[in-house]
Amino acid sequence: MHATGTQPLMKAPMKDAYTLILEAIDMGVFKPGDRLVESDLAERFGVSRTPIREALQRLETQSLLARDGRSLIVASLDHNQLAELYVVRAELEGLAASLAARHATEEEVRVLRDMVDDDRSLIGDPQAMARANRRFHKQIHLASHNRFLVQQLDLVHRSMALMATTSLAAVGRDEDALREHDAIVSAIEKRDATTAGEALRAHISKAFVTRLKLDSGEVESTV
Amino acid sequence: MHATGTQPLMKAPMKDAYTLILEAIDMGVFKPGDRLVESDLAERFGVSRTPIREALQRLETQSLLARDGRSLIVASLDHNQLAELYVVRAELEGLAASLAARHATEEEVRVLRDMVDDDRSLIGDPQAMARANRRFHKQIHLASHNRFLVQQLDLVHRSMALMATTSLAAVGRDEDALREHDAIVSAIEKRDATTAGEALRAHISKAFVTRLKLDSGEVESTV
DNA sequence: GCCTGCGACATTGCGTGCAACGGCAAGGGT
DNA sequence: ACCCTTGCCGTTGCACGCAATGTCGCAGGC
Repeated sequence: MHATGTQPLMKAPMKDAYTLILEAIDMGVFKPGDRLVESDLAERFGVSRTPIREALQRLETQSLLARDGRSLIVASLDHNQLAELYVVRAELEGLAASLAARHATEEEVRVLRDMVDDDRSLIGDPQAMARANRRFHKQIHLASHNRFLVQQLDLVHRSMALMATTSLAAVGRDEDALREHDAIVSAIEKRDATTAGEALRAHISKAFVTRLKLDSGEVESTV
Repeated sequence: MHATGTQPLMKAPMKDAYTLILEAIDMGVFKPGDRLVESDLAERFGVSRTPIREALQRLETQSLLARDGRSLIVASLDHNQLAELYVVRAELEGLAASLAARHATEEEVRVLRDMVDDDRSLIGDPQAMARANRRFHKQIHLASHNRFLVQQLDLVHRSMALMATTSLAAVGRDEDALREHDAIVSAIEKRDATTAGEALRAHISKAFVTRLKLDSGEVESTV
């Protein structure tokens, strides 16, 4: 009874359990506080408990999951943790921008510039903007040419996935964000590391302010 | 009682496999490039392959282990990665110092001051200095009162364990380091976040310079 | 009526067996 | 002489079973 054809649904798992669960959290299928039971996940993904266990432990290592007694739940961010996360994020993203200003190749800078230009067409679509926004920041991370920094920022962005909505859903935030992106890229184009770092730090700071307003209900969400 | 009594040797595993392997890497038992074979580790620690597998995957997630074909080896840092790591470390440690200057309690500051005073007696003993140094930095991390930052810095310090020697083994470096520690604590005592951050960044920078000189053979090591 | 102790259940932790994959070496072909 | 093929062996990936443990509910006593 070892046949791999044990999966109830023909949901051929081309990716490993770790990626599947991670994406499920990213996509909001599993929300903060949800309890993740090994056997349930094993059945859902058509594999045995072993790879599920391994995936869960890896996610726990990254603080995406937390222990609640004996079992694992999706981690949630309280207000303080949110603030702490944004502080670290601002610093690391700022560093990435500074390094990108110094080390990015001409081609990488060009890609950033094109992104800002292209993303203008997405104004008004928070989902698409959120995806474009991720690509933009990821590109800056990579342009820093610092693998450790990229890794750390990956961690930070994963933790951010624990927040339900994107701050880009706030009315008017998308246009502001694009202007800020433009300023960041301009600084990088000028190879001005200090300004680039400050611009990105300011960008993150404004995103944080928007998030706080969203959470408090001071501004409306378009979703 | 818990008759786990399957282990051949009465080597009661009080810690889990993850911690054991991590400490082994920390202590230099496993060196960069070493191949880690599940069955070997299982026998060595008196557990089955399952917990070993889980531990290895968690360590791989943290980039302490890397894949070499199908198997796992202890990750090693080339010259570029070393430089990249120090850049990130300087930024994060500097941030920790700034935050500590703002958020540390009086008691935490006092502990830092006492550490600097006490550690003077350890000059000349690189091993003891290295341990004291870790405690000192850890205390600053905690004094930042930012859990994410603590977590990220933990990761950074783990990667640093992949380097064979401590820069404190360089002749004369221990005294310099203590002076720098003193300057950092003084800034924190004055609640001067900017100066504290800069002092810590400078401290890391000097440690990096020392490491580079050590690696190039320009300065002697006492070990 | 509420607290407490006990028992059944759900779930995890770990051990073990088996199949698949990949590397390596030996042998044969060009 | 060199390269390509092929089979063996070491090692990993995964499934499954069993034991241990925490949790919850229920019943009984105070």
